Amino acid sequence: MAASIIDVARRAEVSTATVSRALRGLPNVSEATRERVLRAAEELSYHVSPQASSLASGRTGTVGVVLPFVNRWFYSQVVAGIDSVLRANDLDLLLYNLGDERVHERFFARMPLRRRVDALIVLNLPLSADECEALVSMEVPIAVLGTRIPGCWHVSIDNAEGASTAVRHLINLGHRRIGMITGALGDSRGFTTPIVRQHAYRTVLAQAGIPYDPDLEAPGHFGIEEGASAMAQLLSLPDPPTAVFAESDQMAFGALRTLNRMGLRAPDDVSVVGFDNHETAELLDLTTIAQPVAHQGELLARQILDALSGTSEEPTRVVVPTRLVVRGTTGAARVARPRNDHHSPRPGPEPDQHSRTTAR
Amino acid sequence: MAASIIDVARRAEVSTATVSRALRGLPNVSEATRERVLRAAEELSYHVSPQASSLASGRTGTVGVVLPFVNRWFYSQVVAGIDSVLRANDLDLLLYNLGDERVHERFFARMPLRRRVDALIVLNLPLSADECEALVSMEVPIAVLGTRIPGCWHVSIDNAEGASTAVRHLINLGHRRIGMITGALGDSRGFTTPIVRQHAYRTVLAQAGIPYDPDLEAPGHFGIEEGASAMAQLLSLPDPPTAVFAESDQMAFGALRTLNRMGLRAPDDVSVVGFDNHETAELLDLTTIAQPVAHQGELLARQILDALSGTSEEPTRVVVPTRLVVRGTTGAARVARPRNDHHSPRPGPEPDQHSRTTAR
DNA sequence: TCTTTTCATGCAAGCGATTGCATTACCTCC
DNA sequence: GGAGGTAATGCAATCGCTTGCATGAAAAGA
Repeated sequence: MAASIIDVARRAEVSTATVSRALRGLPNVSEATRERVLRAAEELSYHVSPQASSLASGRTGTVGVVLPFVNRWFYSQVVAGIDSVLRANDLDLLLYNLGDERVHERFFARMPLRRRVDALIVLNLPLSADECEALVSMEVPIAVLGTRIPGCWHVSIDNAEGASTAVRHLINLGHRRIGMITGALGDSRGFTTPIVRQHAYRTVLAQAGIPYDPDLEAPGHFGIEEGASAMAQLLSLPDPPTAVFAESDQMAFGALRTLNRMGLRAPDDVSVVGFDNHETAELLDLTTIAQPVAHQGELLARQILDALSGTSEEPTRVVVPTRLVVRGTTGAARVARPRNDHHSPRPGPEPDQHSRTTAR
Repeated sequence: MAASIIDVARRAEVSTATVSRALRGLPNVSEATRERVLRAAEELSYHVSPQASSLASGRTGTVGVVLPFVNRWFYSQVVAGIDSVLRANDLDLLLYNLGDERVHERFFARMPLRRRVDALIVLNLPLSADECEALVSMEVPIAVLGTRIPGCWHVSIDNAEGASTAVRHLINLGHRRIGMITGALGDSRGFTTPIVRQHAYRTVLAQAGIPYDPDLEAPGHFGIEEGASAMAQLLSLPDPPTAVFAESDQMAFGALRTLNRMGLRAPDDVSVVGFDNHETAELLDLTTIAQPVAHQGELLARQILDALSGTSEEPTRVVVPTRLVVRGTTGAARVARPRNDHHSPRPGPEPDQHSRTTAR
């Protein structure tokens, strides 16, 4: 049986109230007493019961983190960032992975975090208005990454700026026929990121006087495979792009694979730029838009600390900058159409120009 | 103010005891009463206080997961597996990321999970004997991945078999000069995986009658960069290997990059086989030893469920099989030394045969 | 020297559930 | 009709801690 505060009190010959105060470093405890209590606790290897403590104090010492996919690079990086800050402040991290649609619904039906956490961090979740309200009704500080919820703390990158930079980079290299592999999801309820990036892509093209061609936008759903198909689709256009902006590195990876399998090369035949600066991007020498991933997690956690300590009464919103990382997959546009005769095509499905329809 | 059980009891005109029983679906509550209680709870949008509940019952409804790096692919996959099973059984997941050495020490100094979880899942952590004991002294069921702790539940892959298969694969392709990029860590206290794999490598070579050459073992510390250096080191040997077994895909990725930068190709010049079947392995067409990653997480969680429900009184140990996935980076050994004149070397540091010393 | 502060500590009432035991009412079976 | 069961419910102790308020002693001020 673990020792309780009563045992410590008895051993130190003080009341439990004093033990409580001494252990938590509150003032109004004499140095002598405090030491006696600490020693007693040590000797009994006493540790406070978190549940008893929270029941009495109303604080749980726990922060909930809700996200769609722990097992994706981006999210796991953010979680690591959050964890490091919370940990340093003696807060626990309760993880909720909502990847599955059923799990998502169940979460909002039962709200298992209610009364269980002092604050909430929500990562990039597509949320309906009702769901937002449900979260807000928990009446704890909430910090949100990406999507924005009124009254909540907020961290995000400047998606418009990042996407614009990527596209401008391609334009500056002389490209005029620029495709985009978009991450548009089927159910993009409240999932604004893809929309913003796509808008930026179109705007920058327009500013450069390049006519808009819907065929140059292919959906990739943020996956490697889908990115690969999207690239195949783009390459099978009558007038294929000489450069492609994929709004996630994962999709860019797929795109590169397609290129490779078709015996084409980046940047000689097609320039490719991604988004995220995924750890594999360096490996594949992919030009990309870097965002400070773990750092965003730290910022979120810090916002929560502010909220909890009451330092800042009003929720803040911080936008972190992105950065173009030029690597080997982007290069100057050629005037002539690419010729492949000096490459030996790898075995793999040859694109069938006839069976593919154009986008949309 | 959130409603408490007393409010519900009043509204349903029963005692709090009955409310408690009705809500938890215990027997000995009449159907009529149960419905009345449920309705009252619904109307007050009542939710039990987890801390009050655990204080009274002694159960926390929470499982702690302790691991070294959430942000690495392998661990995040395992966590996702664990999460899915726990979630389905209404258990919460408290995450502890011990990557940092200081965090690790602090964790064991303060044992913040004590009294906070009903069970513990430990992923592949290098633990000292004292640390093991500290965990065991928490007196909750513990399931461990990889390393083995006496008296604990245990899941692991057959590392010896996996490594043997990888090396045998290379031997079957006709290779005789086979290097290994090992993951040996500086402080390999209790971190047995690399040792087992290395042992298997040596054993299989011996069985094939291939003499042991310590120069062919280069340390890669499980990182991409370190894997790249290890490969450079191997290639700069007087008699470089024609095939390399990297005991993690990450290190294999680094190895492939080195190959690439030196203008060499896999498998034409050097065959490479990895371990893990990392998601990027398919992308890079890397031959590897696949292990069911998320599945191991599920198994761990299920063991915990068994332990908690008392289904199985004795801790079980399960070994999950690995599987050789043959892709494009391994091929038959050539008789002649590789010649590189048909490749155009990419810009990058040329290996300096003279400034490199041999291993050790 | 006698108030008035200040400081250290104790008392005891919560916090919101769970649960062993007692109680009541209603059956069932001789 | 009374003994013995059984099912439904209530009582009240308990879990282990926090905290507002009371108390007493020592220090400070008049």
